[in-house]
Amino acid sequence: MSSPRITLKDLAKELQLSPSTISRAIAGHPAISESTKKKVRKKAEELGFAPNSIAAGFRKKRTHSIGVIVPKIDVHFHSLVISGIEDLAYREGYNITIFQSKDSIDREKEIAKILQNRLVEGIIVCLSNETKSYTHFKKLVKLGVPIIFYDRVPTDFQANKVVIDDFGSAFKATEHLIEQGCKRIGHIAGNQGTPIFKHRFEGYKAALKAHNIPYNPDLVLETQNLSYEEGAISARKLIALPQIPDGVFCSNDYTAISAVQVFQKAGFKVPEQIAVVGFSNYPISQVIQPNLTTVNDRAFQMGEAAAKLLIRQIEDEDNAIDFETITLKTDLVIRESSLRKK
Amino acid sequence: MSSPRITLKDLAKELQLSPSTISRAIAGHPAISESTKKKVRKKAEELGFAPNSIAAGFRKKRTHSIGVIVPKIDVHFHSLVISGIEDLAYREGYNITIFQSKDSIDREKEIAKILQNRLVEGIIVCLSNETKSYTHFKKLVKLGVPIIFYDRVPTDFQANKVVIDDFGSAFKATEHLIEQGCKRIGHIAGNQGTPIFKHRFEGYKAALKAHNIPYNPDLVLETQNLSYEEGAISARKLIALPQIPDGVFCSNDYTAISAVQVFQKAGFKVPEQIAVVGFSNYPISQVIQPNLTTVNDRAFQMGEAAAKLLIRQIEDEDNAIDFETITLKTDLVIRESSLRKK
DNA sequence: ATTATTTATGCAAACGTTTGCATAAACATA
DNA sequence: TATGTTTATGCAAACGTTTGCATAAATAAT
Repeated sequence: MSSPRITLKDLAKELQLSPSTISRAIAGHPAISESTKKKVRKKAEELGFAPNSIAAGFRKKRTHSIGVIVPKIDVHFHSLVISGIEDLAYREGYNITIFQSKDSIDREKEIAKILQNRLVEGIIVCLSNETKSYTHFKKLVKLGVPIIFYDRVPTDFQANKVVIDDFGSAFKATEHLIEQGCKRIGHIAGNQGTPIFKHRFEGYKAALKAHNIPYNPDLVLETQNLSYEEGAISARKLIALPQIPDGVFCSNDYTAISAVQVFQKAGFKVPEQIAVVGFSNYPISQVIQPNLTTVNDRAFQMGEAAAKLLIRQIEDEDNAIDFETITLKTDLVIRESSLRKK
Repeated sequence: MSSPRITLKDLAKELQLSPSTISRAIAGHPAISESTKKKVRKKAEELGFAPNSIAAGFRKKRTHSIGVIVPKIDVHFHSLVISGIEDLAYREGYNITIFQSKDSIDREKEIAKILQNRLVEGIIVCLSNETKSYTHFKKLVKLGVPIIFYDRVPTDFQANKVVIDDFGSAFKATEHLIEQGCKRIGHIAGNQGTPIFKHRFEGYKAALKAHNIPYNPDLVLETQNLSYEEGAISARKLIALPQIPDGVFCSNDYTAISAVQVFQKAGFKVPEQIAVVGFSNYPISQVIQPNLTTVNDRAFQMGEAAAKLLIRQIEDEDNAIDFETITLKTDLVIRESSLRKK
């Protein structure tokens, strides 16, 4: 039922030409006359010739393929980043091969090993949260495979990185609460072993300091993974304090939303009594009542930037670049959950 | 800085053996003695040899790669399906290359063309909503590339499909509302040009009929793409009717949620006055207040099933299977938005 | 008409594996 | 000792392209 594949040679035989001529004709080489080009294209169409890009890639040592390793595809942030990567890569003639580390260092290592085998010309990675050492990636770098890290990036290791300004974003978010008149601002924090969450915490503290608000550790609650449930637990702790906060900055939208709900159920008005700001601008933030003020972390742009940087490095002949770090702008999306209108 | 790649030949020269022996030693061929195997493996490790799987794939005519075409990666349903595909494919030694059609038939055709070139051994597709003809896929089938369609599948075209029972799911959802005491049940429907949404509508009607509830077209509102905004508009229309419904079945969760919010804002109690059921079990359905009753559409399992089916066809030597359709079970996740207790 | 230049095509090697077949060495059998 | 069998390795071709170089034919310059 499936007819055998047509190759260059078949075409050549059919047209009484050499394979090289066919190859060049199809590639549009200038040394081939228009008349033969036309003939070749016609016959190719007729026989349903599809060039074997594996063979071509093998010969030219190119795959036009880039590898992407994410912790989990179905986390909205990552799927948005992937979307950005795919979009740019597609425009540039690359395709993307995706792997999930499932936040397992072992799986990440396995994947790195698979990726050594010339399948891809470059790699984009968001580290698993178990990753502490980077030898599996260093090996790849040594083989000449460019790597771009995004979001969760290695700290003590020179590399290409695309990140957002977590510190600055948290600073802006906290400052916004201050400007809305908040005096006692709480923080629901992510795992402080993860740099990005630490930076957000630092940004929060810096904003308080800049506005002469004393830092009160009782108002800060660290969570393991910023889950919806942990958000609720933290929120309940906050309203159990002798002096409850009048504003809360949360390190992601899930905890922010569950905090809002806990506050509302306990009879507090959001934002009038407690103003809340989240982080990431998840779709849900526009659906929840009141709509959530949050930091737009530009996931799609992050993917685009990572892909652009990677492709530049792949195609950079003389390999002049050493390492590059791109920090993306974020913006605070002000919605109802924090706005105590003037 | 990047050392040149080590090849089989390099290893062979280094060890005074032939490339074939090296190849077999690494592959664990039984005809090679343990002692040489050990030597080869040691040297390979030492020189950092990474087999060129492109060359191997070229020689063996295998890529162990499967192509996936989705409308948009960042739609949660699709990212979950992809996650299921990746998970199963990874276990079976395949990697996945992802393309977004962006719901554009032209882009879908372009992608199909790219995929002809032996990059992938099989393809998993969710059709763009512009797709009406399937010639671009038929060409691939003729070349012997197995294709599995999921969710949005071709109608008038023999093919492998993985779907859920939209009709039955909608029937169950509507029946549930009836069991909760609803007498006037509305339906916010998806674009009736898309089979899955039509089936859901049919299921809704069938459930009414089965319970001797007259079908009332005034209670059914068709939307273009089941957006949050369209949900709100439809919900407002429903409560503007002379006789408002006491239950609504929505073809997705977004419209269900915005309907709930419109009803609440208008002073109706959910579920007491109007019970609401959605479709898809998006994460948001567990967050919204009241939690949303919805149909779990098993996106992850759909991905797994599609990948499993595809790999079976790829590896099926004698190509005995013609076409196969898998229909996955769904279940109704009953939560607060429809539950008028016991 | 001879030589130089341009234009269009072909030859053959190469990319790094895998694999059927041949073969040499070691061992077992008669 | 001669023959048969097993074990371990090598040879060489093949997979389908691409590409530097050579070459033949056609055209231009002398």
